[in-house]
Amino acid sequence: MVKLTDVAAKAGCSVTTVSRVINNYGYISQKTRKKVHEAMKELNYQPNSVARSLQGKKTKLIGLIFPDVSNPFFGELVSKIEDRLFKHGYKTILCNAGNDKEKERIYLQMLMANQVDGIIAGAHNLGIEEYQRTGLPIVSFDRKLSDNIPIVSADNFKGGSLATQELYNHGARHIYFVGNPTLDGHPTQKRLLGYKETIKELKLTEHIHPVIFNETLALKEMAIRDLLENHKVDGIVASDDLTALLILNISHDLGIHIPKDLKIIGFDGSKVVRDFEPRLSTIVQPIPSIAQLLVKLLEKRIDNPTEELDNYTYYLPVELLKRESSGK
Amino acid sequence: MVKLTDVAAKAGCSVTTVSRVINNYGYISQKTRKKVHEAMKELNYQPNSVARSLQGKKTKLIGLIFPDVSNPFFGELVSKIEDRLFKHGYKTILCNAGNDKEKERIYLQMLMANQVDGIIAGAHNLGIEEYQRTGLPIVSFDRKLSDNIPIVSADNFKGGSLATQELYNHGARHIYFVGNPTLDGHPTQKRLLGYKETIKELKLTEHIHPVIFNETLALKEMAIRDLLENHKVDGIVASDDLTALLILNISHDLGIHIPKDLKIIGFDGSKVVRDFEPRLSTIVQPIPSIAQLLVKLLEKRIDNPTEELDNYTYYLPVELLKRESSGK
DNA sequence: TTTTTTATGATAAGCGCTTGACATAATTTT
DNA sequence: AAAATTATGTCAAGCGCTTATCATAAAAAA
Repeated sequence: MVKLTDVAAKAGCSVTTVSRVINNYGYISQKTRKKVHEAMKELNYQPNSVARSLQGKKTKLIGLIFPDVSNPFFGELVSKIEDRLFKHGYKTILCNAGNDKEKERIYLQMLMANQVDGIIAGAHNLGIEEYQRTGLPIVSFDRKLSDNIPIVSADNFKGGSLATQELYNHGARHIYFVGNPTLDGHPTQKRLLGYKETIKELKLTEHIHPVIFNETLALKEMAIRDLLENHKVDGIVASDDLTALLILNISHDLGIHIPKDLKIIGFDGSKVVRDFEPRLSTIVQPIPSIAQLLVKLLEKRIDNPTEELDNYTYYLPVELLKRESSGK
Repeated sequence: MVKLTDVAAKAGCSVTTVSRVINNYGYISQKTRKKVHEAMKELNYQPNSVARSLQGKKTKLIGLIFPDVSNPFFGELVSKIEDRLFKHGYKTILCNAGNDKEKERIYLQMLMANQVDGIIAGAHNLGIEEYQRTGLPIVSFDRKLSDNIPIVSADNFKGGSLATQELYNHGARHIYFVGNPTLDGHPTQKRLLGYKETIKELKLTEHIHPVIFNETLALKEMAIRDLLENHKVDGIVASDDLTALLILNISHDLGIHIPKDLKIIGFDGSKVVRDFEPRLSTIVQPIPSIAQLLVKLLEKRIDNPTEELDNYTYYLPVELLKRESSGK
């Protein structure tokens, strides 16, 4: 393993000088600077970041806590975040917390032990306190953790509203919200709220058909089948695209014509779903912008932990993608 | 920040004793052990893993280099790998290398600088040498890097063959392979080989219709449209599910009936695609097994870097998932 | 009781790097 | 030529933890 002393030897100077070059302080002549850089290159030297971190230098590690990257939405979001972080010189520690409180807790401990510079929290099984206790810079996706932790989120309320209105515009009058309404603080709630509000404005009756997030596919299908077979429904606001796809598929099985008999709008609009299910109307979250903002805010917190932000809540605009399933 | 000395003070013993407890060596009475553990718990103490790593202890960090987790297949694979690693006490540094050689190179440097214990390589923009030069334990997914680096892969050849045979069984006689055939060493090649071999056995003519992986959606669509409109084709082996979905969608647009006029089989079979596009027949890669084996092999290499493995090539069995698109 | 085993402590060195203090050259400015 | 500036070096301490050595005490075995 090449170390600082090796570089110094190669460059014919002292370790202090090499360190001065690397950390860019004190007096250094261009000549020496160049010599040192050459030596580093020749030896393929990389400062041991473990050793550097021990002096209190930044680790340039960021913990990403999200439910699961196998979900296309989170996959894309994590992908974009990772990309931004990389551009800013950070490395990403990936923590798929699922909906496992204990796992998330262990992760938090671990991230602290590894001296990460900050955390982007996108899975929310744990309360504020545990996050607060880390004493680390944190930004949150989609859920409020506390007053002094910035939160970035799509405008879920608006999305729920947009979707409902769109279904109405296309003639739907028995509009259901399908999703998991019980989760407190979960973004689904805001979407539901947008739905409810709009339903009220339109003087319709609200219908909520619960489909639990982490149930098996079969159970979800059962719930949806029940809805389609036993209820008078001509419009559905789905809590997310995957649920919408399920509804699309089951409708097909049951011979329900989309959009004539039933109109559907999903939520999330990840690139994969948009590109590969072109029939589905959906509320698109601006994933790249979300990623960018999360990283920007986190970096701000890291560079200046005490500075108060002028804003702690960021709702990014959503967009209605009109396609066949909502009755084009 | 709570440190070793604090724990020692709290537990009323020396740092040596605490260290003995943590690292489990030397003589320790049950009584003291308990006292120390209690002190650690009370103080919410976590050994600073940066400091530990500096003694040459393992960092318990693993670098995951994959193209992009926004792709459902890689998303699921990374998710499963992360899960396995977590269970084995490892943390995951996520590196989305895309198809960017330079990014992958920087990542490699970075992983070395961070003293990761090992690397799982799943993006292959770089040659062997650069990986070899890291001197780190490595296992590879889907591509041979060198003789002494274990490679785990699904049986792509078999998959290509199975798919072709299945289309034939259902009456297809003008069977095309659609994908990116030029990438050397890429798993697609093996799938193509399986296709070719089977076509030969069946005494049919092989047709390869190139659709380049990293082109834009529009260009891909154009290529597929060209295929469907201007060629006599009644069966398609797609190099991956996303391509297959594209073909499915475009066929629909063109009024081509699936599977009557055209039969399609995809490749990968990620859970998302399986669950949410139930019409698509596909060759399913055993993602959980792949993840498990990758982690197992890597851990073996880490724990015993010099030990020769009895096998360096692992082809895991694929499975044909028969559904509507191949003519059920 | 004496010997052996077990338990704990004190001390110090070291992992690779950073940084400050101080000293001495080499260069540039006056 | 003297003073000021710039460039480099030597040395040492320290980041938090591990580990070896030596010493001593307490408990168990002889």
